[in-house]
Amino acid sequence: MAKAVLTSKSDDFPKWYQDVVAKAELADNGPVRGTMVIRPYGYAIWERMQAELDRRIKDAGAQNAYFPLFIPESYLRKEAEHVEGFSPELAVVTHAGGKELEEPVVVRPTSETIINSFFSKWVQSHRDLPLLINQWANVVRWELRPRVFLRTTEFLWQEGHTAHATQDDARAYALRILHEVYEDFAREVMALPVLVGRKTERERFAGADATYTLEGMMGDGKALQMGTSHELGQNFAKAFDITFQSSTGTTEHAWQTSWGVSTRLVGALIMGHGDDAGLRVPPALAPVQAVVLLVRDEDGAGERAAAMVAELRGAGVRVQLDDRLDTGFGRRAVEWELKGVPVRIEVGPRDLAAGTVTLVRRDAAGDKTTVSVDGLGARVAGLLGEIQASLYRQALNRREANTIDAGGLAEVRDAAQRGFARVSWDSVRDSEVALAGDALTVRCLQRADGTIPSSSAEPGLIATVAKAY
RNA sequence: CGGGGAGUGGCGCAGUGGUAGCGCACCUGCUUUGGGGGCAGGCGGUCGGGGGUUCAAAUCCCCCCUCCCCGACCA
Repeated sequence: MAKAVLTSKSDDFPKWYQDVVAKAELADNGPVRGTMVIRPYGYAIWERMQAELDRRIKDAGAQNAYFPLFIPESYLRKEAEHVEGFSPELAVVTHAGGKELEEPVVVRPTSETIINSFFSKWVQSHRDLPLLINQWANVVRWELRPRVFLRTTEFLWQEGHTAHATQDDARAYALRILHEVYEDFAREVMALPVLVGRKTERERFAGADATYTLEGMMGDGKALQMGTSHELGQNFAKAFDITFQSSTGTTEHAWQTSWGVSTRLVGALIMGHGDDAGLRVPPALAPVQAVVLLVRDEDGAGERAAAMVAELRGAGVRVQLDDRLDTGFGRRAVEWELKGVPVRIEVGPRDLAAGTVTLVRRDAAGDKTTVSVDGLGARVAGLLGEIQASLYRQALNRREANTIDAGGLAEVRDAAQRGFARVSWDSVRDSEVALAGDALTVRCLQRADGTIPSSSAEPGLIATVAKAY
C-alpha cells in the first residue's frame, strides 16, 4: 500500500496545504517575505485561468491595456477613503537613480488612481462611454501574514476598470462581470460553487459605493473571497475629474466600476478540491487532462502509448505521455496524483495483450477500470465531462453539509466553527464588530432567493457568516 | 506592533564542553519496473552572524539578524 505522501487534511489543514503546494510543484516561497515563485506547473494552471477569464472578459466587451507599475503618491491621496484603506500596505519608493526622489512613487496596490487619471483625458463625450478596460498585472500589498497564493505581498491578477454614462449602466456592468465572467468561470471551469452576494459596509472596497463578491467554501469549512466587483459610483470620477458632455449638453461625472480576480484562485483550487492524495484539477481547467503512463516498453507498448497520445490529442484532450522508464511506476503514478491530473491511462504489455488499457480517474481515489483500446479518445473525452461534474457535485455537497441556518449569535458562532452560518441580517447587523472578535465575518448578503440585494438596508436579507482566509 | 517558538547538508531533524550525525532527496553501478522497490558504493556542512569564556564551543555568556506560529488590517 502507498505510504503517506502528504500530511492528512484532517490532521493539519494548513500543513496539508503547504505540502500540496510543494509536492505538486506549484510554488516556492521567494526570498523576500510574502513573495512567491510560481513554478511551471502552478503557472500553467494560472495561464489556463487567464485564458478562460480573458475570453469571458472580452465577451463582456472590455479591452486589455497596460498601465504603469509606479504611481505618484499624490494620486493615491486624491480619493480619501481609498488612500486610507491602502496606506498601511503600500510599498513606497523614495530613492531611485542614486538619489532621493522629489515625489515618492508607490508600487501599485491596485490601479484605480492611475487608470482614472487617464480616463479623465480620454472621456469627453457621452459617445466615449462606456469605456471598458482590463489589465493583467502584478500588484503589491505589503502583507503582515502571507500565505502562498492566498495572501502574498506581490500577486498576479486582472483588474477591470470601466466608466459609464449612468449609474444604472455601471451597476448593470458590475453585476454582469460578477455573473457572466466570475460566477460562470468558478462554476464551469473551476467546478466550485460560489455564493454571490453583496458585501456589508464594513467589508466593502475602500472607495466603492458597493462591493459584490464570490465566496467559496474551502475544505476546512472556511470561506475564501474568490473575486470582487465594485460599483465605484462617482467617487473616483469626482476625484480625477472624469466628466463628459451629455446628449442634452450638460456636463456630468462618469459612473464607474472596477473588478478583479487573482492568483488567489490557485489557492481556491487547492483548498476547494484537494484531497489526501494531493491536488485535484477539474478537466476544464487542467493544463494536463490526461496522462498516458507507460508501465514498461515491451511488446511494442511504447509505440502503442504514443499512438494513444496522438488519438487523444485528436479527440481534443490535453494529454501528456509519461515514458520515463528510469523512474519507478509507483513514483510516477504518485506524482500525477499529486498534480491532480484528472485521468491517468496506464499502458503496459499486460494490457496490450488483452487489447485494453487501465483508466484511473482522479476524482474517485483508487477507482481503476479496464477498458478496450478501441474508442479510447471518445471515452476519455466523455470521462472528462463526468469528472468535471463530479468535482462540482462533491464541492457542492460539502458546502451544503457544512452550511447551517442559525437563529441567533450563539448559533452563528457555533455553526461558523465548521462552515457557513446563514442567519437573518437583521439579527447580526449590529454585531459585526463582536463577531470579528471571534475571527468571524459576514461574507455576503443575499436575498432569501439567493439574488443580490440593491442595498444592505433591504428587509429580509440573509447574511452568511464564516471564518475566512 | 504584542505573546510564543526555531535557526545544524537541498528538505525534515538528532546532537547539553572533547573527531559533526541520521532519514529523505541527489549521484554511480547492479537488480527491479502494474502504487514512492532492493542491494552496494558515493557527493554534499565556515552548525544564522559577530564578540566573549575555555586547553577545547553546534553546545556556556553577551549583542545582532532572520524565519515560523498565535492575535489587530487585506484579492
